[in-house]
Amino acid sequence: MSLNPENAANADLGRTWLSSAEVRPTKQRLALADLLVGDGRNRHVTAESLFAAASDTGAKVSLATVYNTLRAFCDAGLMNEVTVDGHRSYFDTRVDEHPHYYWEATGELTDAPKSAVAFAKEPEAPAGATVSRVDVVIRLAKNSRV
Amino acid sequence: MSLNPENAANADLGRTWLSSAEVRPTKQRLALADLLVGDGRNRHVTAESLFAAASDTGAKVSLATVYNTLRAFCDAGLMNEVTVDGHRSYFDTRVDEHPHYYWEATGELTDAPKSAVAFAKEPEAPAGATVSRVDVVIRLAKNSRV
DNA sequence: GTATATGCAAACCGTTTGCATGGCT
DNA sequence: AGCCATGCAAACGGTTTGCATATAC
Repeated sequence: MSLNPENAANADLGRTWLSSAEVRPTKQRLALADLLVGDGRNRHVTAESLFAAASDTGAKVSLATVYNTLRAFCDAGLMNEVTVDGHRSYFDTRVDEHPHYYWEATGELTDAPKSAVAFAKEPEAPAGATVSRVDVVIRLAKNSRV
Repeated sequence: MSLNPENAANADLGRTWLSSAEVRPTKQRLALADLLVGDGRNRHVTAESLFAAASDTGAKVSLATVYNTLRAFCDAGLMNEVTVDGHRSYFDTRVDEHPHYYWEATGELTDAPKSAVAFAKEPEAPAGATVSRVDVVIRLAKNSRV
């Protein structure tokens, strides 16, 4: 599988991602970037989950650096912080505005398809203010079998 | 103004509110309830802001009790916890599902009029799951004068 | 060479909890 | 009387920070 040309390209996705935002590609940041965007798909992580994933691959990154790095990626516009749970921060590699599913049973956060939410009209701001973002979180309960 | 019959009624709003959920009306809970629903309007508070408000009125309540009480009110269905800011919990006296404004400049949370958000169709859950709640937070930036 | 990132441990902050005291029914 | 709420202070968990070292440019 390492011969698959797609994988060869993917190996550079993380580096490209970092350079697109002029973020210094250090060893740790490359390792984390690879975990985040290495396969071209979107990720939703917490600092702890990313730290665990990095440790699993043998990467040598401290938890504090994971926190600092996620902040840096957000500041650089590479990721978005999503607030759904008062005691944990989620970070999303997808930076456009889109709805989320929050699986209450597991605490997992995933993208909702755009089709899941349709506004009849754009949400309105009160006078003297402008909408900076609209967060939509669809909280999901496991189907209880009736 | 203390002669205003509405105020006389209001003095009991807190007590009525508590008894409607079978929550024991202790001195502290009555003081907090009065601050929360005493004027019949909806409130959005944090533990700290409610503690400060209580202290301002001379009420003798500890911060821990404010936390415990807000939890108790939520458990009793009197309030809802709203998550908009990863490092603070907001509590809302309005328990039906409705959108919120989050004023990024001040960290204030207020109700949005129902008319501010209109769905073309109800948000959808993926197969095998059911929607437990849909949180809509309209984040507001102060209008910059151009 | 200089600015910046990393790692560790300690600080931090909002929140929760254990336990003794006091209050509600 | 008995159960439950209160208060204090200590514990807690996620996150940030200070400082010395290491690395990118």
